[in-house]
Amino acid sequence: MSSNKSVNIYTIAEEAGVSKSTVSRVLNNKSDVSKKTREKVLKVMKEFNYLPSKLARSLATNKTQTIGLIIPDIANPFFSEYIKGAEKKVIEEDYNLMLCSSHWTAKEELREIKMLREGIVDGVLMIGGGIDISESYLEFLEESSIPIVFIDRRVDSDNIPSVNVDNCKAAYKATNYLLELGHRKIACVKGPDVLQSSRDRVKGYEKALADFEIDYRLIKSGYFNGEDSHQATCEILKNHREVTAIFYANDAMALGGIRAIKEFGLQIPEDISIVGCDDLDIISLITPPLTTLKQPRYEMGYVGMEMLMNKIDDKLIIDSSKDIVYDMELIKRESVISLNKL
Amino acid sequence: MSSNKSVNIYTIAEEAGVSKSTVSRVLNNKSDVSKKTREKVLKVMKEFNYLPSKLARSLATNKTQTIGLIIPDIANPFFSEYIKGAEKKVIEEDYNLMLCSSHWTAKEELREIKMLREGIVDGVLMIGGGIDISESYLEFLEESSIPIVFIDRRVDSDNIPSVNVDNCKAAYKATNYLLELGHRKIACVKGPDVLQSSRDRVKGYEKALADFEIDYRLIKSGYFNGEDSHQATCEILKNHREVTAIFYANDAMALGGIRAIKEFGLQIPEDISIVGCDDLDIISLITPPLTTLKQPRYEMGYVGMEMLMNKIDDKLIIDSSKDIVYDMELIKRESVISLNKL
DNA sequence: CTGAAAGCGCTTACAG
DNA sequence: CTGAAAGCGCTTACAG
Repeated sequence: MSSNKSVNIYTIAEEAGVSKSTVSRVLNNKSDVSKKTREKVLKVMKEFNYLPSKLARSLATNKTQTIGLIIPDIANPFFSEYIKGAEKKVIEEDYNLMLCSSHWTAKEELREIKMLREGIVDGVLMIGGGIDISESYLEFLEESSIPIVFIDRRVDSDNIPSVNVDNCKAAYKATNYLLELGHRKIACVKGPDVLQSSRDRVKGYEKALADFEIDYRLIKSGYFNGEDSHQATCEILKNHREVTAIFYANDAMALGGIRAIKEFGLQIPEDISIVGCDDLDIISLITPPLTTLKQPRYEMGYVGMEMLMNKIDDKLIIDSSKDIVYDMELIKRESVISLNKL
Repeated sequence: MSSNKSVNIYTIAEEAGVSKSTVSRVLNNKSDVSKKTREKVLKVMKEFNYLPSKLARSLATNKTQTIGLIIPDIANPFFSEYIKGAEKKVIEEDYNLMLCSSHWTAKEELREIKMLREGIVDGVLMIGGGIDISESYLEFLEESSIPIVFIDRRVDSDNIPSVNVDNCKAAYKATNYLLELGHRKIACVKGPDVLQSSRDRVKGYEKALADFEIDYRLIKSGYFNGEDSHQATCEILKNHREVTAIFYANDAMALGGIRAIKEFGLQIPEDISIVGCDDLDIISLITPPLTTLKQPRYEMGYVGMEMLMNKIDDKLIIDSSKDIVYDMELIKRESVISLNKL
């Protein structure tokens, strides 16, 4: 059971009394090897506990069989569903995954893309990212000449496909739902304006109100985190008692909002209805379970990875269908009350 | 700005009018290159947007400068702190990280270790794992002749260092805390017996009671998940109304317990005190904030990675201090009430 | 069905 | 300070 580091294809060849070429053939399951030879080689490989060097193979074939996956924060449960979907496809295709966390910074992202470009992956899947893609960034990516696909982030490039969600429609759906239940004074706690997804959600909120011919608007900024949203919510509760419902542009903000609402001694949904966005796991466990919008993250991860692999294999991606856009689904739970019954 | 794939060290050498050796020297920042030559080479590299192939370098140096990190579930927030700690060290040492999720199965683990053994990483850090390590598994690992370090999992091997937590002492601390506050009927909802960490926590619970000369014991199994724990808690609440406090062997179980307690219309901590274990992030956000035990996961990740890198660099790890054991810290929040005041 | 040879893109003594 | 040559461990035409 020797498993010496220096056991290589040559060792096996010598021991089996054949050439390296032949060993390589059985390694790659080529058909043109006599049964006898193949068995002999297999036996020796077993004996030596031999595992071929992926490095050497990759260098020779110019194919690493691994994908780089870059996300802003591996610790954020929001991203895990994407990853699982992507992972599924990776396992199906017998690829390997190299997961990298960019910690939300473009600098880290570039560092990582660069690293990935150093020949150790066949392509990279970028998920989320917090910031829109600048022109110089885009240039860099296009120069990189390595297949890239983006998920949950818009890119204005003909070479870089993306998988996204219709944020405007989603916010529209949420707001419309509140309107149909009789709410008329609906506030919105939005994310940072630098993000298109954030702007789109506000747009959807406004469009729903407009379509319903409601003039009332109240928009506060929560910057996608609980702390700021807590503050924004306090503001609303203090100065705008007319508000009966709040649409939070993501669940993390809704969480901060809930804290504020409880601090004010108010009940959800009796005193105030709220809707979140994202459908984080914890959201269904809190009291009351939060009504929210869900994006098909698992599927998006899977499909994004699929697109990437197609790109790697040079399978044509039809231009018109290059970008995929999913709808978000309204998950009705218990944080919204109907005012119609009153 | 050509960034052709086929730009390699030879291209640069030719273009700069030097040999590959010289290009390699400037690539590796060797001192013995004339300033003029170095600048010329650097200029050409820039021009061609050249990035050396990590594969080729790794093959030549027998060093990949990347670490494999295997965890049961990247989506589980419990593990993210470890990862961040490990990542910190990785960045400090300018290594790369290859993150793999084993989905809690030994089969996947083996698949991944095998993959990592194929020469693409210099060592592997294994975090958690749900199951104790079998003898055959251990044998496999020792044969693998690649540096490995375990975190949060015990291994009986002289070659494989580990970073762990004293689970017995932790449970002792929690139980003792309840005892000092006057609780005498304390139940314990434990994890699966196949896990040593799980057994240790029960041991600590029993030892604290013994030291306090309390005979009352009530142990139910929650198997480390909320569903089972919910059931176990219902059991306790229905048939053992004398219980004033419950120690849950992890936070996920405490969460399930809380649900059960609320369903019974009981108040925490007024009617029943509870203590968890792990200090998950969400635990401080729920009502009431949960008293729990915290393991220094970030630090454990960092230290584990450090040990691994030392092992890779062949820096001797002194045998006696091979395994590191941390204490868990009792985080007092609001889920426990003192009975002494009554 | 099998082997010899060249090549993948680097590094590293060795010689000068 | 620089270059020629061998080597890292594989794969892949090519020839037989």
